[in-house]
Amino acid sequence: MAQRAKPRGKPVAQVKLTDVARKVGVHTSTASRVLNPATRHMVSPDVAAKILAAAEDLGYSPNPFALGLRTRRSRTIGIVVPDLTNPVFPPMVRGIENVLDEAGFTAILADAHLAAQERQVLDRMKSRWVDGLILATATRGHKPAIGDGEQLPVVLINRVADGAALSVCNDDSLGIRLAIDHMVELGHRSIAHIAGPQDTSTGYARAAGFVKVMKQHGLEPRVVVQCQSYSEEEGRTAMRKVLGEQDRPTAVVCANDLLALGCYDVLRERGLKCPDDVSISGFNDMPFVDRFNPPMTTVHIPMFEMGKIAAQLILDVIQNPATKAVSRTVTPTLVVRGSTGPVRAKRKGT
Amino acid sequence: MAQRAKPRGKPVAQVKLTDVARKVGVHTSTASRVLNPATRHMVSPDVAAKILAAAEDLGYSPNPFALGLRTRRSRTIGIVVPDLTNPVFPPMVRGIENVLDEAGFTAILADAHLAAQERQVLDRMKSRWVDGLILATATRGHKPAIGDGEQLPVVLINRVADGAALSVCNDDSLGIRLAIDHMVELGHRSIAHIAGPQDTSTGYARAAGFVKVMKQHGLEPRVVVQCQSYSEEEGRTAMRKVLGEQDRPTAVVCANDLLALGCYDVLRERGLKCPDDVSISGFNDMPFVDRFNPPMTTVHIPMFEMGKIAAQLILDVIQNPATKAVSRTVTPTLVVRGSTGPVRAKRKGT
DNA sequence: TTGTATGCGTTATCAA
DNA sequence: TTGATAACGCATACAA
Repeated sequence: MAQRAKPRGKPVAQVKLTDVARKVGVHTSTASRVLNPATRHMVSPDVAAKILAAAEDLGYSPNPFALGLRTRRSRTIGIVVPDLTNPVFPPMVRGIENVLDEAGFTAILADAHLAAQERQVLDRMKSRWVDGLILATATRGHKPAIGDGEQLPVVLINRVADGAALSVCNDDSLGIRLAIDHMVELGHRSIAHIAGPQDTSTGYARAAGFVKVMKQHGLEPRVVVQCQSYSEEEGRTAMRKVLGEQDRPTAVVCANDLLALGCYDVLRERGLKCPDDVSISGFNDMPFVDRFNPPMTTVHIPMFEMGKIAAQLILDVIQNPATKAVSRTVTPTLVVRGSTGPVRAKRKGT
Repeated sequence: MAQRAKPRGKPVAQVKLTDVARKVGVHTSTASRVLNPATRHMVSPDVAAKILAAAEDLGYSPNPFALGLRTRRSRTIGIVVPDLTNPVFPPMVRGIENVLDEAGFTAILADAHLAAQERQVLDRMKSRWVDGLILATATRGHKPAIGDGEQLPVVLINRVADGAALSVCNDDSLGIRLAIDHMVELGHRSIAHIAGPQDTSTGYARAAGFVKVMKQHGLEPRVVVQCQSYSEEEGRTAMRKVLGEQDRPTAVVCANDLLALGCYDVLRERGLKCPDDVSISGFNDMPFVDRFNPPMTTVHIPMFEMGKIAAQLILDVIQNPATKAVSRTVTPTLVVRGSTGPVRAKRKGT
């Protein structure tokens, strides 16, 4: 995948193509052809070898500006996350960078924590001539604010949009099923769902999955869809509503770990115990959830892996723009920890 | 700070200088002069106004490659962190991006979690012609692997190096003092320190501060310097050593929250209670430490603010390379939570 | 105050 | 298989 000879630590970034050509005694264009793997075959092997050696020796590294100006490509990928301080994203970013680096690409990261910023962020990236975009911010329906007929490769991570787009996300429906099955096994029958923003594919899919699976269990789905964002604050608000219900649920399946954390807060503020009074499950298994009090039972998604896949996808499309839209799905697993437990005997009979 | 007219959402990135010049009926060079604030005064105000209007209208955005090729500057800053999944860093990154964006700069982020990668990462950034570097990875002594006579502006964040470099970091000595004073107030006399890597300025300064402050209190400093990195694993190893001591300490001041988390683990594995048996304090107050079990008492450092300062500094040096090395210091504060408590009566009398 | 000419380092087209 | 040449979009020294 490394598409160019890697210069080592010498005086990088000053020596130019002319220099290596002169050293070998050939014309610049010959050197150019050799240094580009795709055109290397046009040059006789011995000359090529000498040029390669000279390049390595001088520590040649192509000037990215000249390269970009000519080729209109930057070997740069833009990554947009909705909130870098949400621990789910750093592992994804790391996964992305891992494979990008390997291929000689560089990542430009933007944190669009204000929805209004997304358009601006995307414009900025386009003006930087990124070769592609990996978005963790996409909302359902309206395709990533890119469009406009322009053909910038886009891969969605942890999100899918209706339009034809490449994406990598987990099987939300399965994830929710895992959580519900677990609750049911523990004896819970009255289970609520704190749903994420319905304009995100995850929020929507998890809520839909909840309703479906609950019905399959012959249980009545109680859904709270109020959450405007995946945040602890929104989780608190939602949980207060849940606890206000006539027949208070004994278990709450959350669409996200942060939301579940909000539930913890409300339980504590009401003097209720988790899981003794109410069982809570999260979604994502972000770093440190095992450290919380209680350690959180949650649906694990392979964040790092998803990042790697996303990067691989974007690289694929760049290489072959005709690549048809695929949606890679990864499999979530349930991680049982301390926030879920057997249902307690209710005061009011059965 | 915004140094260029900002194009709005129109067809960004295709229209070039020639286009806007032609639309107004002037030569490219005139348009160029107007679009660059520094040379705008050379052009008559009315012509300038028309050009600006045309640029805005067409959604002109300079081609970064052509610009870079000419000016040798990229309006790009490289950020290198040692570990993006350590929650201390995302807030810093966000702070940095905030002010960078404002100034029309873009951040390239690299996670050098393997020390060996640092050199490679830096080479890569240099080959991308970044205008400056913000490093959270610097180690004491050997200046950031940049050097080599090249004059790439560098700002260190959360680190200082011996050489003349710009940096922003917190007052580690004060932070440690806060933690020790707190422990002493709670009645602790036998206090250990789990130190960070001694080749990082934070690890070194905090350990040195620990010894100094303990002496000022007339207490014997017990230091464990074994940690090779700021990780939970290293914290566990260190804590096992601490517990192996003859006269087991009643309090442990850690150089970092992750290290403290390792202590939690060992305490639990030994059946000891925190803070009843041993009080633990961390350092950084990274997101979610208030959620841990027990909620962690730690030294807070203003991560977001530090990021903003670092970005401001790098922008300053870029504008004026003669800027002398300054080291901006921010003030840490102690956040008391549940991992520290009054010393218990010891079994073996006084 | 404005226009002309040149070059930044690279790739691609065309000849040889 | 290799060399010469032009062009990518912009900024600037110089001329007008």
